[in-house]
Amino acid sequence: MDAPNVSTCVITPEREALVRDILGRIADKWTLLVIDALEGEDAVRFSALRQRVGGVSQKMLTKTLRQLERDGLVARHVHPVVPPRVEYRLTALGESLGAAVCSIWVWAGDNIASVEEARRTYDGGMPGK
Amino acid sequence: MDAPNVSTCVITPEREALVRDILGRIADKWTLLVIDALEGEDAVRFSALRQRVGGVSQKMLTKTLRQLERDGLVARHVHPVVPPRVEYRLTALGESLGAAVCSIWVWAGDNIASVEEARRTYDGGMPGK
DNA sequence: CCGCATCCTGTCGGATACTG
DNA sequence: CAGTATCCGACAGGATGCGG
Repeated sequence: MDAPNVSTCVITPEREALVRDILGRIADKWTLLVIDALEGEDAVRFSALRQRVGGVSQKMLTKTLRQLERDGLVARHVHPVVPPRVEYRLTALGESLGAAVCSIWVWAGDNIASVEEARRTYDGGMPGK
Repeated sequence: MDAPNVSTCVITPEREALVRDILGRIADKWTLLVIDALEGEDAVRFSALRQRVGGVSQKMLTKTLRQLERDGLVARHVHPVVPPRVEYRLTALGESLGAAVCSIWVWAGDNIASVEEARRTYDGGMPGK
């Protein structure tokens, strides 16, 4: 049973729940940054990844990577050497998500001015608070 | 030449911060659902919107709508009558975001099976927990 | 070097009661 | 009906220390 051609944005309750779940995950503050940091790279070590993302604690990076690994978006490869050497890379699935998310990036970049102006207008009209 | 100039998805530090901000907002559990509930409609009343989204508390719906209004994504129209009648509708900016977000929806719908299978595999390999 | 466990704090978000 | 205010539990997420 192949997925039918989804040219339009048709939302079913089932999908809504799943999308809600996935969306909640990709937006947990670090996931998208990690995906972005892995995009276009072959394999990135944990430390390098942490520097690349910037500002992420080791705890959250680990957690984020585990989730991504669980969802099949990132592959984790442990080199059995000492000191430990662990590398991460995007799977095909992960890259496809990165591509999909790219449209949001583009939208944001394209509409920064509009959003900021709307905020200024809104905040300006509410001086008291 | 440090970064290989990828054709479409070029990310600058400035944009990254902005996108981080916007992304954090569109993913705050309700925003996308609200946008989706408003998409294709002309004007929706508060109560109708609440039913349409489903499961959202009145507090969070109000908060979400205020943020969307502030960012210029949603227009709020108050009818000066009693009982109060407040209607919301997407602005052009809001609709454009909805269109951009659609690609994520499509991706999710298109990859539900892959993600779920990856999760089952991952969880299956970790029986203890 | 990588990752886990623990502690601690701020924020998110639901339930409820009240106002216009 | 629409919105605000308050209380409260749950959890995200940072800092630190240990272990392999």
